[in-house]
Amino acid sequence: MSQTWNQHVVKKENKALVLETIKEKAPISRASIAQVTGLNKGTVSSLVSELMDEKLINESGTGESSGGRRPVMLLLNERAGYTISVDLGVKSILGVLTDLRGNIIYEKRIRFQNDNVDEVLHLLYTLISELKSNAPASEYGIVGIGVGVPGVVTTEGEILLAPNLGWKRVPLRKMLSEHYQVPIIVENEANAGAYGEKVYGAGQFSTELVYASVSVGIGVGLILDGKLYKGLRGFSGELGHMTIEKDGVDCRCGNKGCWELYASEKALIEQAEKNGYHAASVDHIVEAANNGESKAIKLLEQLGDYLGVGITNIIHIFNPEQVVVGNTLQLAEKYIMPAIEKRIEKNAIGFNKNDVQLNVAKLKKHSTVMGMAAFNIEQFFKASGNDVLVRN
Amino acid sequence: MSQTWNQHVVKKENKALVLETIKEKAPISRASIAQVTGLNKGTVSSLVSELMDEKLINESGTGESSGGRRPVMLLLNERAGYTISVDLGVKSILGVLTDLRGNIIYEKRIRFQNDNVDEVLHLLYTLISELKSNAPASEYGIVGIGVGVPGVVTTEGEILLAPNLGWKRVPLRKMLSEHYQVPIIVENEANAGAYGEKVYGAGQFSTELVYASVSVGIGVGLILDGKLYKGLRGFSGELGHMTIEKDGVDCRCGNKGCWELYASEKALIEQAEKNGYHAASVDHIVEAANNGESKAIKLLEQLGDYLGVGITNIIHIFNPEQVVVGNTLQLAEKYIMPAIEKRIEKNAIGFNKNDVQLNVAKLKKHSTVMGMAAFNIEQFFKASGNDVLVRN
DNA sequence: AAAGTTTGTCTAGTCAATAAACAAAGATTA
DNA sequence: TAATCTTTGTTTATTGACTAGACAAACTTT
Repeated sequence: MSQTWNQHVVKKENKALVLETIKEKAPISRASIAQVTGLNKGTVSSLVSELMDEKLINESGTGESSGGRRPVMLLLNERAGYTISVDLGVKSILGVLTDLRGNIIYEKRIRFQNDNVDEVLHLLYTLISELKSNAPASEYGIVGIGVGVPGVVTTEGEILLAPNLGWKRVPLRKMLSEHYQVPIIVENEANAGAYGEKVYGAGQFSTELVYASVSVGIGVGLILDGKLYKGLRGFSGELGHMTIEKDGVDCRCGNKGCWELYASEKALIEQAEKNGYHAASVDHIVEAANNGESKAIKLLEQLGDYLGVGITNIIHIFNPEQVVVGNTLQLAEKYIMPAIEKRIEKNAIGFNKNDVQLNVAKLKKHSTVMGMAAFNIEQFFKASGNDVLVRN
Repeated sequence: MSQTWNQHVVKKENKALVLETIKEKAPISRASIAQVTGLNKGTVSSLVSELMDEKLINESGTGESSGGRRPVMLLLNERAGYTISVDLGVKSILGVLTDLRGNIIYEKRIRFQNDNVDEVLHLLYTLISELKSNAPASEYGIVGIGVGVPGVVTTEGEILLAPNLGWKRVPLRKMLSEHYQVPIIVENEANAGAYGEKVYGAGQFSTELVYASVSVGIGVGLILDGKLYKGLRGFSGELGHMTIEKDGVDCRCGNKGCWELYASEKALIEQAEKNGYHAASVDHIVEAANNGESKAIKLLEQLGDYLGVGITNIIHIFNPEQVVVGNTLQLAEKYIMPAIEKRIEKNAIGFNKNDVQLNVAKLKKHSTVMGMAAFNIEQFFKASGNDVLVRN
C-alpha cells in the first residue's frame, strides 16, 4: 500500500527540494531557488529560514546584482557533520573522514596479512577511532559510519560470505551498532563503488550505470533508474558468476564457466604462471607490459577480451548509459580498455552499443569509500527531513 | 529536478490511493477505506464522491452490519471504459477487448503467412475495428490501444527491428495515432508479457520478477522494484543475445554463442532435424515425447538444460523473487521445467537460489495481451488523476 | 424499549502554499 | 544628482485540503 499524503509530507518534500537545489547549485539566492523549483518566494524564504536554524545551510554574503537589489547567497553547510567511510578490502582497510559534501578531510590505509575476523575487526575499530578523533567540532558530529565489504551482504547488513577473506556469517552492522551510537551502513563493495561513481565519479550525469569491480573476482553494482538496485534480498550483481562458457570449468561457487574464471586478477595470474611468470602479480605483469614484453601485453589483452565478453552481455541485458570498470585491474587500463572496446565494437548489438559509454572509474581506489560516504550523507539528509537528528 | 509539492498533488495522490484501495479490496465501505489508508473519514467521503461523479466507481447496495449501521459498499466501475490489447506475433495476431479490470469481453485471433508490413498492418486495422465494434456503450469508450510486438521498440513506440517478421523501422505508434484518437502504446512482447504476469498472472505478489519469453528466439522482460525496467532507451532484456559460450557459433546479431542459439524454438528444431526428424515443429516434438519417443524427450530435456544455464545467470544477476517462463515453449513445460530446475539446483549460488521461485506463465498465450491491457488501464487511471479524460 | 455501535456527513479549525503588496537595496537614466 | 526602474526578500491575506470531533441515521444487543 502506498502512503497517505498530507501537508506534512508536502512540507517535508519541498524542504528537501530546496536543500537539494542549494546542494546542486550553490551559491544560489532565495529568488533563484524560487524560480528553479517553481515554489513561491515566500515559501522558499520560510523553508530556508528553517534550514538555517538547523545549521544545514549558511548565508555567504551578497552576490552580484543583476540590475536590482543584490541577492544573499546560500551555501550548504558542509561542515555541519562528518562521515566515516571505509573500504574493507582483501589485504587492506581504507578509511576516510568526509564532510557532508564528500570532501575528504582525513584518510588512512591499514594493511593486513591475517584474514582472521577478530583481528581484522580490531584493526577496523582502531581505524574508526582514529578517523573519529580527527573530526572537527561540528553541529551534528559523526553522522554515520559506512563499511564496504568484498562479499555477499544482506539488506540487514550481515556478511553472509566474503570468499576472499574466508568469512562466513559476520553480522557486521549489528556488531558496529553495539560500538557506536550512530547510523551504520554495511554494503557490498561493488554496490558502493557503483554509487560512488554515480554520485562523485564518472557517472554523475548517468541514471543507468553498471559498475564492474574487477579484482581477485568480479562483482557488479547496478544503478538503475538513478538508484542502486539490490534485488530481493541484496544479492543482485553476482555477474562474476555469470556463465560465459556453458561447459566451462567448475567454479568454487558451484557453477560452471563463470565470467570471473576468465576475466579476473586470479585468472590473469593463473595464465601468467602458465606462461612462465613466477609469483606473478598484477603489478609485475603491468610493469612487464610497460617494458614492452609482448607476452605480458598479450595476457592483458586476452583478459580485456574476456572482460569484453561479459560487458557485451551487460550491454544487452541492461541497455545502460554507461559501463564503468573499476578496482585493482583498473591499473592495467592502458591494455585492457582497448581490448574491451574492440570486443564490444565487434559483438554488441548496434542499438544498445550506440547508447553506451565505456569508462574507467574516475575515483580509482576511492570508488567504494566514496560510495559509502554518499550512502552516509544521503541517509543523514533523509533523517534531517524526518526530524530525527541528534545534535551535539 | 524533482517536482514541486502542493495541496493539488496531495489531493491527486490521495484520490489515486482511494481508487487503488477500491480496486484491490472491492467491495469495501468508506469507513474501511479510511481505516486502511489512514485518511480521515470525511476526506474519504469527499474523494469517493468525486470518483462517483467521474463514474469510475459505483455503490453496490449495503453490506453486512458488524454491530451498527450497515456499510454502503463501493465497487470499481469496470465497465466505464474498454481497452483494445493486441499481441502481434510472428504467425498470428491475437487481439482482446478488455474492461478496466482486465476481464476479456471479446477475443479474436487472425493467422497470417505473409510478413509484409502493409498486409500485416491491414489485418491489424481490421482486427482493431472488429474489437472496437464489440465494445458496449460506456462512459469513456475505448480508453487505449496497446500492441505488443516481437522486436526492438524505442520508448517512442517505433519498431526498430523485428527480426522474425523481417521488419525494420516501422513507426507503429505514430501510424496508429493517425488512425485512432486514443492513447496508443507499443511495447516489446516480452516486456508486455512480464507485466501481464506481474499484474494478472504468476507474479501478482512479486516485485522482482523476470519473464523469459521463449519462442523462435528468447526475449526477457524485467520487473524490478515492481516496475517494468526498460534501460536507457527501451532496449533492455536482450538476454537472448547474452553469450553463454564465449567461443560459440556466430549469431546473426553479430555476437557469438548467444543463449537463444542453444535454448530457443529455432535451436530445438535444428537439433531435431539433425537427429532425423524432418520438417519438425515444437508441436511434433512434444507429441513425439508424449508418445514416449526417448529421442524427442532427450531433445526437450537438453533444451531445458540450456534454458537453465541462462536462467541461472538471471538468478545471479538480479536476485529475483520469481522467474517466469512463457511463450510457445511453455507447451513443452512437462519436459523442460524439470530440466531447468535440475540445472538451477546444481549450479546456482545458494543465497540467490533460495530466494527464487521458478514458474511457467499462468496466463499462457495471454501473457502479452494482458500486459498490454494492464499498460492501457494503468495509463487511463493515471490520466484520470490528471483531469485529462475525454468522456463520450 | 433502551443502550450501545457503526457508518457516513457536516462543521470548525489547522497548516502549508500562493498571490500580491511592500520595503530595502541596488542599477539606470535624464 | 535625483528620479525611476529592477531585483530581492519579507509580510499579509487568501485559498484549499486535511483532521478532529460532533451528529444523525441505521442497525444490533440487552
